Amino acid sequence: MTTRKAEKQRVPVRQRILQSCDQLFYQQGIQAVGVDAISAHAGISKRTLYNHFPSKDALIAAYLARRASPVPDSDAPPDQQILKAFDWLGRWLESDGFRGCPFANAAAELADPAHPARRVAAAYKGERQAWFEAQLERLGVPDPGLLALQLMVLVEGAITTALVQGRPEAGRAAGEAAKTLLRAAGVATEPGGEGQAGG
Amino acid sequence: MTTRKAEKQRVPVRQRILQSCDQLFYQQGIQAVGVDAISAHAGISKRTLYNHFPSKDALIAAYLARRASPVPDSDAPPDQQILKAFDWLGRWLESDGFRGCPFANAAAELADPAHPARRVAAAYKGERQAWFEAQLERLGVPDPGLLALQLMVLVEGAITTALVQGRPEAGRAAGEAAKTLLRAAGVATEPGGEGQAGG
DNA sequence: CTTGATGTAAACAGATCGGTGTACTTCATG
DNA sequence: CATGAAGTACACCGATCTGTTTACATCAAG
Repeated sequence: MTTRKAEKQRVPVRQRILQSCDQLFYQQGIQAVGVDAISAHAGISKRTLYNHFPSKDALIAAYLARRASPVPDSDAPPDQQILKAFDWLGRWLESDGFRGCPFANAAAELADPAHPARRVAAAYKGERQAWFEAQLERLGVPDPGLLALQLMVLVEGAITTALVQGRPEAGRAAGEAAKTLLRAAGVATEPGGEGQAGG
Repeated sequence: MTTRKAEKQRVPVRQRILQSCDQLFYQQGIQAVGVDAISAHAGISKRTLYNHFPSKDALIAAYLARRASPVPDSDAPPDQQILKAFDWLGRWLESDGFRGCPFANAAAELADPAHPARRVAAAYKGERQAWFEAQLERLGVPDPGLLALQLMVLVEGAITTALVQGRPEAGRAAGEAAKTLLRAAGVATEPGGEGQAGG
């Protein structure tokens, strides 16, 4: 069953293809990258690519699905988890090679809302928002659904602002705004964590 | 000087071209629409199109420049102007044919940050943000620059969320968040529309 | 009538697109 | 050795892309 070929390249063809998609699609855009470029970058023939994926559309969907990393599952205090998420966001916006949110970019490029990649994008964003909402429920805020949506809006807006205006400091600004919203919802966001419901 | 031709089509070729760009680029995406489709939609020959615009890239930039409507100049109270902007945002997200922000979409599609259309997009967003900042200065908030950036983030995020997740209620949520941020900055956002600087 | 600007229709260039077909190689397994 | 799965190289398909060229039509102005 185990072939020697599979031993010699333990990170095999399919994954190499998706890695190439990741770099090319994200850096240059989905529509701007042809399948020839992908197969060339992956070091395989175009025929092999089409043996693993039935079409470019399926390839795009698989590329996004691979980017949809599972939401972190920590037992830290919910408010700290939320603020950590914004810290991570800020670092991402400032990092080299940042070119916006791959899911939002796909939604911008692929006009058809029924495109498989669009479904992947919408589902992923829904998961992230549900994660926010779960943390907020644990915090006992009055309207976790609304606040989760607002935090999601802050995240998306920071990404877009960093991309369009080239202002990565939007990440930090969004984090500050999140703190303000949490505080207004009754969550004590003191860095030390001592002042519970302070004020 | 006045030709009869110019009389019979007072809204002439160039504008018709840009109107066609507006519909096609926005609804289907920039890369997905070819110049043949544009000339056909405008009812002109491709040659005429290239007599008015030197290239498709220039056409894209002109399409965005036409979308960059001047910021409203009103003498209403600044806080009401800001909230009105979010009201308008919410109605836009719910409107038929909404397909995201044309400037953000262009930034997502055109990877080269030096593309003329990218410059138009960045400049326009900068103007909107400067408008926010001007209103906030009139309100005397402590850090108008930061708050303007945060309001901008809310706007962008609501647009992206409405597009990717199909949740136009993100507009209303962003408006509520804006109210919270303003209140936290010491601006009295009277709940009713009636009470003008009441109390 | 001639000129020049502006338009049209349509063919054309040269490249690239997504996707197939075909013939050949490699190699684990029967 | 034979088979079959999986890969390669590469030509090929029809369509479409941006942009150009050619030949012709319209019409105001000298």
